[in-house]
Amino acid sequence: MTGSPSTSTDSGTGKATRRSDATRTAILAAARERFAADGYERATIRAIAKDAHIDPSMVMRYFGSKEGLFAAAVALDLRLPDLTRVPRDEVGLTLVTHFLGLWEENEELTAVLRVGATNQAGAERMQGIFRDQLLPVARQVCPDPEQVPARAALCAAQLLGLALTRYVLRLPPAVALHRDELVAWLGPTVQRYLTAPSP
Amino acid sequence: MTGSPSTSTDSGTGKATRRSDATRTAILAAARERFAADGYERATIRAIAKDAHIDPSMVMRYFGSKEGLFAAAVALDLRLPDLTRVPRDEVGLTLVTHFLGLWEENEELTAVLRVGATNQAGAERMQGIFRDQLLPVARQVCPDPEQVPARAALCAAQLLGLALTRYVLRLPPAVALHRDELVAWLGPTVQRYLTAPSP
DNA sequence: TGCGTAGGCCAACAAGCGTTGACATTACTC
DNA sequence: GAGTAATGTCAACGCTTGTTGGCCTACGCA
Repeated sequence: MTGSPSTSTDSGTGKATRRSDATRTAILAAARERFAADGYERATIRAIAKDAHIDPSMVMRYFGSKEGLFAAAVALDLRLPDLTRVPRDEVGLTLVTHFLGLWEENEELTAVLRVGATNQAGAERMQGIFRDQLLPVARQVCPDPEQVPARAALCAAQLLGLALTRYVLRLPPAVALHRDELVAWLGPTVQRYLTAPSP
Repeated sequence: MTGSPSTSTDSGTGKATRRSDATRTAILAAARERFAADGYERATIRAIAKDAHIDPSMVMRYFGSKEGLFAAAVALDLRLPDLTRVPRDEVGLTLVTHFLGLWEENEELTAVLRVGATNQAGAERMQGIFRDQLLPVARQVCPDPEQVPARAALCAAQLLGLALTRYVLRLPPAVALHRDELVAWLGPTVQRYLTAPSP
């Protein structure tokens, strides 16, 4: 509990590097992979530890519990673009393109979706992401502020549905579709949900 | 293994009723509920048995294993309408309405979606439902037969995404939307995915 | 009335889980 | 070079899981 425990600051960069940082990130990487592949219950601490080539007890020491590990493994930042700087009739295409990139750049989103489907904490995590990240962006383009939550939810349904069928359930035709086809199909849908007058 | 083991046929209806049929259906009902609420791993045989007021070993005797129980519990029939008898510009509304009814009439769909998100067998079950039930219906209305799988997959993405956000993740705005609002928003989307010229 | 058998319960099993604490080892400071 | 704290290993705990086999009970037919 000392202030500066034992960081070996390599003078020059000024960045403190501990030996444990390597294992820490190894554990997190293994955890993300396992959570994405197996969901919360079947992603065991023992398996994650084996993937990271360390002892299961280290996971506990670093992250306290399995829940703590999950929380640390998926600190999801969607990095959504600023829609005020996007031509108004291109927000749909922009969002779909961005989301497809997110899903394919790593497995974090697959992990949080798989876990969110069966685990209460995971579902709350997704609710938080929706509320803190998607809602504000929707507010930038929706005409009527009162309709923002509903319109954002419609977008979430469409985008998460794509992710579900393509990356989780792996329905063959959903996997086979090319990225530009998906953008061309879903872009107008998202555009309509966000900006069109309510039906 | 005898031909007619011990069925007490109540003469008149001609229907054979065993005493065990009651428990059998009780187990299946409890299983559906648990699978829908907890997913595959956390829905334990012990909990299901307790809900059905019988011993866990009875579940094994009746269904062989946990996988067998799941297979028996969700024998999913979407009862999709015959789209050839529906006005061509109303297939979207019809499908969305029908799906919403399915999701809210019992928990079978929630169960199969929750399980499909984390369990390989569950995912294959969903692939089978898509292939055997949704694809043929899409074939009835799609202009180009070659595009049927892709268009059906887009519909599945939209409809399953709605179910995911509304019944599994329970995003508050998705839960708050009324059925007729959902139909009005998603109907045109599904209609476009099925019948509009490809973008 | 007696008997076979289907229906049900109980106790236990092996395996796997998250988690814990004691012990060994490495690296860094003085 | 000694001492201390960080890093890692080992073995075990208590618990839950799916699954099994033996035993009891009560119905339905003769």
